[in-house]
Amino acid sequence: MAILFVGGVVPRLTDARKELRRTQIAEAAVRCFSRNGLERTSIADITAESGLSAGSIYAHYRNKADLVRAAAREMLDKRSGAIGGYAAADVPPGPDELLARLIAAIDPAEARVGVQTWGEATTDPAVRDIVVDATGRMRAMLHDCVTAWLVKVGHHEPADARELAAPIAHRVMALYQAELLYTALRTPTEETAP
Amino acid sequence: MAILFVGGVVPRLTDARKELRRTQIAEAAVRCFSRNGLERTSIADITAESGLSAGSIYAHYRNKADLVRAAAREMLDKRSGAIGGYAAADVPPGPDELLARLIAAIDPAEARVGVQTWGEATTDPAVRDIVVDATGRMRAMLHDCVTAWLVKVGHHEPADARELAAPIAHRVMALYQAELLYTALRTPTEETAP
DNA sequence: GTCTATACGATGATAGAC
DNA sequence: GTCTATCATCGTATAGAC
Repeated sequence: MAILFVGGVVPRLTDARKELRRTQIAEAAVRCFSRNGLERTSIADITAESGLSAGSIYAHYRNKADLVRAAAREMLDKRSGAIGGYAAADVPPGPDELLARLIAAIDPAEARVGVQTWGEATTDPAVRDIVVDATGRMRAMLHDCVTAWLVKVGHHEPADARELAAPIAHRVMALYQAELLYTALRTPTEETAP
Repeated sequence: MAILFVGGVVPRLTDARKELRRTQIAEAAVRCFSRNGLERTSIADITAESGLSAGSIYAHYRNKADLVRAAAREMLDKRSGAIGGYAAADVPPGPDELLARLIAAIDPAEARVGVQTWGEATTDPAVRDIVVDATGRMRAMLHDCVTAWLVKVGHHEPADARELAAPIAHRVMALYQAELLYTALRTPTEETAP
């Protein structure tokens, strides 16, 4: 009976393994980026960190820029996921609480790579799109959350709430990003042995 | 009589010329950085942009990292200078006006290099110190300005004003930095011909 | 798919003439 | 101080065996 699943399951397993390798490589890359920066990280560094070989990496990513894009996307998406459910809560967090939670969830290593990603976005259009897209989605989530808070706690009309929420969400986002920058700069860069 | 000044003036003129060359190189470098980023800008790019040669550049800067640091410092200092006199005005700008002026003064090209500098600061300790230092001084200026506004317009006691001003200055700074980021990301990267 | 070994290009930095 | 020409190094990406 298991043979019936060969056509369906086995390819999925293969795909799953493939995807697993990709994330394994991407996560190793992120650790390297956090230490040495996007451009100063060589493929050799990533092979050492991941335990894989150069050939294996290029079997999963077309080139280094492709790997950087994947790492950036993975990292930025991780953040958005955390606040996805806030708006649906019975008592949604208000702006101050929202900001406090966001700041508390900041990981120094991720903050460094995040800021590096901003820098890369100024010259690589693909990275730029990724950052703008992720930023936009996160701001939309904050907007939803603040709107829900204004409605459920502040007892505003939904239409009014959406309008009032926009500048508040904007400020929460800005303050969060600034804190991300401060964290990235505050944390001592643990240099690898030269 | 002019000969009497040889020992004093001529060296100063020489030093001035030397410094002029340094800024000439640094400004050309900033233009390159704005287009291609800190790491993707080669010395050859800077020679082409400045009209000088590689040898000349290395006569004024020990290496590329040194040049990056100088460019970063020059750029960050330019910003601080603009708001230096605000606090002394008879009617200092309030937080909103202050932020509006800061945002209005943002130059897209400088914004890009500024954000790139943040990224570089996460891995290069020297650049990190430069950014942290410049950020701290700018925040102090904002603090002075907000304090003066609270005293002269809000009629607070100076001691109270200084304490009240701290979180306000912090927020103005954060909102400004976020706007710097948005400008850097919003502006279409004018690619040089490949 | 994964490895080792390698080719090729790019780039930072220097040497030496002027 | 500035140039031209050059070197040496490093890093990406590929080829081919397993």
